[in-house]
Amino acid sequence: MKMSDLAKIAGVSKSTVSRALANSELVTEETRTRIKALAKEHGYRMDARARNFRKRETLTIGVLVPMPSNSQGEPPATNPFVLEMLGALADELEKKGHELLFAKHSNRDPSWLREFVETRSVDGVIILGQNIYHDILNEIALDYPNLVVWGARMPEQNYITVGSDNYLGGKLVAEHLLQQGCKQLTFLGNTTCPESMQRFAGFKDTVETLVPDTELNVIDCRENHNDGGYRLVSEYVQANKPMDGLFAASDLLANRAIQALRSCQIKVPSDVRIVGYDNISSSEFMTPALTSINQNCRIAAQKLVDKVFARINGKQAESELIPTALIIRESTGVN
Amino acid sequence: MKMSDLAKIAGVSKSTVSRALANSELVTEETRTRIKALAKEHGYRMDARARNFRKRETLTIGVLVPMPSNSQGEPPATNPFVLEMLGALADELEKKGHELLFAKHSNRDPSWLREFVETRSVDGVIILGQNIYHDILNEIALDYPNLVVWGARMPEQNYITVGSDNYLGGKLVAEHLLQQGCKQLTFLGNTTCPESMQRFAGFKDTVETLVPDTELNVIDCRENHNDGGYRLVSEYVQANKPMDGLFAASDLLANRAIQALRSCQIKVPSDVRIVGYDNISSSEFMTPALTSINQNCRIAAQKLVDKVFARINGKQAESELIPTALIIRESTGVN
DNA sequence: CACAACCTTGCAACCGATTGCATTGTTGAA
DNA sequence: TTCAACAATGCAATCGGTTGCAAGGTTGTG
Repeated sequence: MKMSDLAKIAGVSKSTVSRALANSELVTEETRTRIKALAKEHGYRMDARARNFRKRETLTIGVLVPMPSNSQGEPPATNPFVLEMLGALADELEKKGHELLFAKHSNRDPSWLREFVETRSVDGVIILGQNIYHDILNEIALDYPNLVVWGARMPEQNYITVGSDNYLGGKLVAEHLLQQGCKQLTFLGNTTCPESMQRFAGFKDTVETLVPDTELNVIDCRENHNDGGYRLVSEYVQANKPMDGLFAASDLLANRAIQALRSCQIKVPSDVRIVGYDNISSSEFMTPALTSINQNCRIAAQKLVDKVFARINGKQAESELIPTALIIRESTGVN
Repeated sequence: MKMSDLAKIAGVSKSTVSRALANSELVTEETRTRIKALAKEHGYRMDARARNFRKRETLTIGVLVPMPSNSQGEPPATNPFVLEMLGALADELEKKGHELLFAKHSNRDPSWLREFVETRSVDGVIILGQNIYHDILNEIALDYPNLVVWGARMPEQNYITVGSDNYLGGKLVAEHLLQQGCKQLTFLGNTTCPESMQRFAGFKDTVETLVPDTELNVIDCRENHNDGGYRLVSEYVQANKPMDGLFAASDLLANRAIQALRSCQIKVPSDVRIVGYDNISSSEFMTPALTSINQNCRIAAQKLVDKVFARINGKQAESELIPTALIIRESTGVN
């Protein structure tokens, strides 16, 4: 059944039906309700494709998610934070009457984005995890405005970002670990990822300022490690590198680190104090419960969605930081 | 730039351009390559909305994912298996040139599906987790054929499913735990979920057949528990209920159970042997590494996608089981 | 050479909504 | 009573591709 059929039933033109269903003031309140009732009664559903075509929109936002596959194409150790964010984004977009088109980067050529926006398959794009894509994003943003990225603000960037204050996060972690008496600190994270590096910078600067003679090492864990750093951490401690405090750039990494340490008979928090980042919902239930930097998904999703809609409507929008706070739990041995 | 512009540049009609870009045999090899070259040169991209409209398709498959929110709308304890599957589905769909429209159930009215397929926003739908939706799905499937569900085959169902052999899985777990000498078995799972119940049925039947006097209890963990059963398991052991073997209906539950037991000073596997289900990628790296039933996401995604395309093309398709095998690791204390 | 058969291309209708403008009907003021 | 102003509705063009059918051009055969 199409609109003209419904128009026939209602005894009006399809223009009127179109306006009635769109709640236009041009058509009488009475006619409007009558037509809506008829539409419901006869189970009329508007053809979304026709409307999208004519109105030159898709009511869809593309969300690009980092999911590196290893060489065998096996499922990766994906950050649960991504899934939580995805859920939050779906909720926010639904409120705005938009759908969420899911795409993973990894097997997609980076030109995916260009292809995608130029075929007008989506009205805007949200990217989770800028990672190593900063340069490509920066270039694409030059001629595609409806782009918002979850991640770190970078110097001279052409796109807008929403993210926690990574530098502050690193600072908070450093202060806390030092306060707990740690002397030999280690950072576990991906050194090619801007977010991760800003966290490290805040961590390092703070440590060097407060307790200059503190030992500070790095375990560089690139994304392609399917085990989330398990092996790297094991190797690190088996090499007898000293460590009494560990800052992991994500809760996923922190969790794997705890498992690796435990398998080496090292106790958390008594031997090594650990802090994660993301405050994923399961961090509260880990053993020991994980101290972490909170990044509120719901707030983040709201801001990401608001900004992408601002851009779609031709309005200005600025990069923004979301609240960033340390959540102290058992893994750093307080009380 | 639209197709007619490109046609003008090429000095042909837009019909020819359309055919050339669609690789139609009706147009000379030579003209085809020439037009494609021109298209690339001038950066022409076809308007996806126009094509979708005219061809009456969307090149998009809706994927409905279970993500229960608790009453405060906080992010749920989502099964990592879902995310792995989502990634695998994205890969499979990309191979077929389709996009993946993501939707979560929870805040969506169950009529979402109906709304969705009737507005022709997607060409087909894949549902992950049939859970408590069996009846609704069964009704919708009556007049919407392009529907495939990941889950358990049910008596008199109108939709097709792809899933592991849950009964067999439960049986394998029972055999293994009994073989390891367990006498007091517990099942941890959601008793309203068909998959879960089939796993339990296989487990129970096998236990009762092989060692009739084995004690067998159930911890009923509905989805709305945000902690994945952590509290329930803690309470269970604190009530001094005896247990030396636990079958958790998912790896997520198993992981939380291990954490809960550890916090009660109960050792895995020496005090309690544990088996999970799903064989998520992280189960290998848990401490102890988790014995689990393998469900291969890639194979599952392939079958789900194949079947939904079969339905779209009006072909027949049958429900199917994917290979189901026990992966033995440390959590059941072998060697 | 004439004509059939075929290959390549173009014409124009069509998909199902939306929307600018014209038209009809109604109200109120002069 | 007449006509302007306005409210409600209809007409028809339009969005940008796809495709059935017609038309033009070429080749081959009798």
